[in-house]
This record gives sequence, C-alpha cells and structure tokens, in this order.
Amino acid sequence: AGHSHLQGHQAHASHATVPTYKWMQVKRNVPKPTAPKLMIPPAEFVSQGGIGSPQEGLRTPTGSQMLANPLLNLNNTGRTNFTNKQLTELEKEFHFNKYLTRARRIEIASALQLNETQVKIWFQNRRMKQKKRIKEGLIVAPEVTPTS
Amino acid sequence: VMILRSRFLDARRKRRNFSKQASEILNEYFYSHLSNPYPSEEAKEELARKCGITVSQVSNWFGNKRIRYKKNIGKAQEEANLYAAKKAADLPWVGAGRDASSPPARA
DNA sequence: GCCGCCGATCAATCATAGAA
DNA sequence: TTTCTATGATTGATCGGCGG
Repeated sequence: AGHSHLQGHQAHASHATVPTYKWMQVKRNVPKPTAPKLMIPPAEFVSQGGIGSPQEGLRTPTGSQMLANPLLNLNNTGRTNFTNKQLTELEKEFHFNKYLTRARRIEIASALQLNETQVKIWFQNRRMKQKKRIKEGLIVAPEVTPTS
Repeated sequence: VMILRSRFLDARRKRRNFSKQASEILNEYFYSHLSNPYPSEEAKEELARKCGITVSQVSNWFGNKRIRYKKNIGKAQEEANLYAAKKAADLPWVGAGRDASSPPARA
C-alpha cells in the first residue's frame, strides 16, 4: 500500500499553503439518507423474558431516548439508531454466540426489525470491540478452555 | 433524569484531555506526515509510549484529527501548518517542486 | 463470482473539559 | 456562573484484502 503524495492539485496559493493530499479528499459512500421509514409495532423476540424494561423508542448513542417519533428508525444521515431493545437482544445473543449462522442471523434480523446485513455488521463490530477491550485488559474472558 | 443514569453507565467517557506535551508530540507527527497521516501499528505504539496514553487513544486521536482537519481545509489548519515547517523530515517535497522557503526553520 | 470476516478507518454524535 | 468551543470516545457503516 505504498501511496500518497500529492494527488492532483494544490489548494490555492497563499504562501506556505499546504497541498491537498488524497486522504483529505476521501469521501465514504454516505449511508442512504433512507426515507422516513415506519416501523411496525415490533413483535416479541424469540425466547426469554424482559430484561429490565428498557423503554421503547429511539435512543441517542448513549441511552437517552429520542423524544421524536418513536416509529422512525433512521436519522437524516442514514445511520441507524438501534433501540435499547435491539441492542439488548443483540448483546444477549452475542454472549451466547460470537458468530452467527445464516439461519440465526435471519431469525434475529426478523425479530429485531433489522437487515441481515445490519445484524452481521453489528456482530463484526462487536467482536472487534471485545478484542479491543481484552487487548487493553479491561475485560477478562480470553475464554479459551477447550480442555474440557 | 435518565441522563443521570447515563452518566453512571457512561462513566467511560469521563475523558481527560491529554497533556500539553502529548498533544505536541501527536501534532508534530501529524503535520510532519501530512501527506499520509496514518501511523503504522509500530508507530502508534511508540507514540503511545511517548505520550503516556494507549494505542487506542493514539488511533482515536489520529482519526479525529484527520476528520477534523478535512472539515476545515483552508482555515487555521493552514496556519497550524507551521508545525510542518518545524521539523518535517519525511517524504514531503521530494519530487514535488514548491517554493523555496521552508528550511529547518525553527521557532 | 460471491460471501463473511478482519483490521483500519470514516463520519456523525455524545458528553465533558476548558475557554470566553 | 452560563455559553460556546475544543476534543476524546463511541459506533453503525464502508473500504480493501484474504480465505473458503
């Protein structure tokens, strides 16, 4: 991956102007500004009972709920705002299996009103997150005891 | 209200700004590698040691720096660029003809 | 040829530290 | 103290590369 250096042009010419390198021009394919999509009153999920009664509706990345239309799931940016319920179920499943089978993925996606891709990506990101945490010694579970 | 709860659960984000010296080291690296501000894993580890922070924090710093730099091209970024004139010693102006006023200027 | 995964990164946002 | 800005961290999603 050798690369870089000036890519085509300079910005302008003041004096010590900095050239425009290509990394500065990188534009990711913006997620789809997905149109207002309504969510049907979700059904229950596969097994288990309530977790802790997480509210319904959208949430800000942290936990506060969005006081907006609780039936809208996408932001103008295209980034999905997972609900606490969806995250709770995903975490639960992750605890059970770090990897999903196609069948399981479909089940979960359906139960949580998400795309298979979103579920797949969520698991990938979740695995990376765990790896990162283990690396920083913030978590224990190296979890590798096949000796049994 | 629930916000209070978020604080408890989000204590993780109780960040603290990096030391002035650490920021200096990071900025120096960034601007002296402006043509390709993507430090290797090894470079990140070294920067982390010098700055007294974790590798992840170094990654976060560069990620934020790159994005925020882009969102300002043509602003104080040019000015902050005097960092480049500081030590620059990578592969910048090798075959790229440019002005003749950027020697080991020191401050 | 396509799909899932990894590792790195992006891009938008959150929440706070610090400046005004 | 209140308001505004700078900045570290988080995360859904993308990019390039690899292996099946």
